[in-house]
Amino acid sequence: MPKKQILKIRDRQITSRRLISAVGSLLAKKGFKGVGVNAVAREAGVDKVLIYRYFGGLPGLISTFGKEGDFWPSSLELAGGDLQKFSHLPLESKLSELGTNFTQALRKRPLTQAIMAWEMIESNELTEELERVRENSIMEFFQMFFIKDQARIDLQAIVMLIGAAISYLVIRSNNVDLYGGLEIGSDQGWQRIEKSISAICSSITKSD
Amino acid sequence: MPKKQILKIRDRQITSRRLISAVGSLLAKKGFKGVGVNAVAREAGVDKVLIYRYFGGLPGLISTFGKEGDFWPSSLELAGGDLQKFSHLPLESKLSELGTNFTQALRKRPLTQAIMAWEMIESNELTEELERVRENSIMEFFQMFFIKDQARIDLQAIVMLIGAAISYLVIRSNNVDLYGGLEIGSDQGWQRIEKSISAICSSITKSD
DNA sequence: GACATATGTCACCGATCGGTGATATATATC
DNA sequence: GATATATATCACCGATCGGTGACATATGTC
Repeated sequence: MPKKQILKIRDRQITSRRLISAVGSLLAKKGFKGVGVNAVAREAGVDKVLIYRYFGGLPGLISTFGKEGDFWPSSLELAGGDLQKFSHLPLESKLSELGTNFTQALRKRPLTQAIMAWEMIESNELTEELERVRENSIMEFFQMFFIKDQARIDLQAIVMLIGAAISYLVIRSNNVDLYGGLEIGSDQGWQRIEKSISAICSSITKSD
Repeated sequence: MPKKQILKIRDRQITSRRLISAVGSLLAKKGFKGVGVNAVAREAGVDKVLIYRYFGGLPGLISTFGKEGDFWPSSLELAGGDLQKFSHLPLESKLSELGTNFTQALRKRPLTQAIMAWEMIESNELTEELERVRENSIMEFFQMFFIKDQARIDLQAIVMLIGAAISYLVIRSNNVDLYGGLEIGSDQGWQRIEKSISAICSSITKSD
């Protein structure tokens, strides 16, 4: 009896949870590059073979991780907390509110940012599933609140363009503080961005 | 004398070129993940030690690769081929022309797309240098053509927002065909996007 | 208490990674 | 032709990767 490991509780649930949350913390700490079988097991303080036993492999683990997290803002959050109130806003306000809420929702979700960055460079079952969730979510929101606002302008395209711009700048802000002179590393810079988004929403609706 | 390697010409220039272009083809084929010392050397058909000897390491190699390529559209290209003519366009046309030209310039540069995707998830000496080039380039263009158009709107922020949106959608189109209902995988989809960008440029200038 | 099973540890595999020292040979200089 | 040097190859290092089989022990059942 040289050295005996401290006896460990044997609980599949707890161990599974540790593995799942290890994915999250690694993703936040190191980005998708840090998410490997060995690294995850090490982070969880658990043997890597359990990843295969309990989840059938890394994709399975990451998949259940993806299903559990609050990675994407709900319609309620995008609407600013009150669906009724939001739906009665004039089009211009709905648009700029959406822009602001989406920006804030994304900025406070570093994990989501890491996942979105991941999706930029890799396509696999996991990223595809997360994409599907997001695509459905955003389309549902659009259908819910903007479908009867159809005007001469292509509202959908404009909403998605703004969403794309925000996504790009938020993700980018993890690695760089300046983009085209915009200070995406500071709150001031983001205020400037939100202001300009509002300006676009304003003019685009009025010019109609 | 068992098996003798075919005698190879010894020419540092040629070998260096092979290494440099191997970076490009690997980047295009496998994305940034495929760019490693071993893989690059294998692709070039050359021993990896030469990467260290001639470029001081992989970052050095990639750095010279970055300096040689036509990765970023010139001001001329962004202006549509005629600086004089571009500078005399009304603001609205300048903006929407820029949007169109930038979109096309980016769409036909898969390597640039790979690099930009890379920058989303990693920050190192190489990506930072490429960023610097781009930041300078875009700022120079903005200073050159829009600086005296200053109006009540934040022209710079809006230009950069549109640039960010285009960048995001182009990069994204490598892995997915649909974004928020926009068909970023087809030319039709891109026509729709360009049209909406023009609409934004139009309304934003007129509302002034 | 005996036993089966669920749970977890450990040791090892081949492949690949970035990196380096020793060696062979083509080329240029004298 | 002899010599020096630039060019390129090769063999190897330790670390890490994803993955697997053998083993140990805690837990539940009878």
